[in-house]
Amino acid sequence: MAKNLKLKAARAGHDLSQQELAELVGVSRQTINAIEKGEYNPTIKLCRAICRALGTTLNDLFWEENEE
Amino acid sequence: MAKNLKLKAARAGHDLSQQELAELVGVSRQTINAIEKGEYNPTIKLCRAICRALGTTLNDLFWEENEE
DNA sequence: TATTTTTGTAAAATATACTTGACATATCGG
DNA sequence: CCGATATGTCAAGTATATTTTACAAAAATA
Repeated sequence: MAKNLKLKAARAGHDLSQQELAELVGVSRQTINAIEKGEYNPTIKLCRAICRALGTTLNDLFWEENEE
Repeated sequence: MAKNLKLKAARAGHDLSQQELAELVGVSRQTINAIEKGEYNPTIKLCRAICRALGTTLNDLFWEENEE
């Protein structure tokens, strides 16, 4: 899986650490880290929570036009 | 969780049965059924596969403006 | 009506998302 | 340089997404 650099950028744009974002959305820091590193697929519920915390939508952070 | 009627409508708009959509995206029929019924949260990867099969994007089928 | 297709549902098993705790490294401000 | 904060990673455990098999009922179609 590919790294999620859009998420990393959006988080940085809000001046949030992985830890802080994790607390905002109610998951562990390791989970945020793994998602940014592309190590596993989050559930849609978690994706929505992340998007709300960062003021974005699903298409902004989790949509990829070209994928397998 | 709420039923996903947008998914149900998009699937109907492509004249696909739950079974056919399931085959297109590579999951079981019960998984599609459970998602439409709102019984569990799919992974983002599966959501993307469903969107591609139906010619939509994540925001079309899996974004909700107002949620808890 | 009879037949077929589609949908709903349930229980047991498997795969994997996510947690917890812990440690190492990097970075940045004092 | 030193302490604090941020990130990367690993291993073991828990929660839950997904599969498989199976059966019943609804809906479409002949």
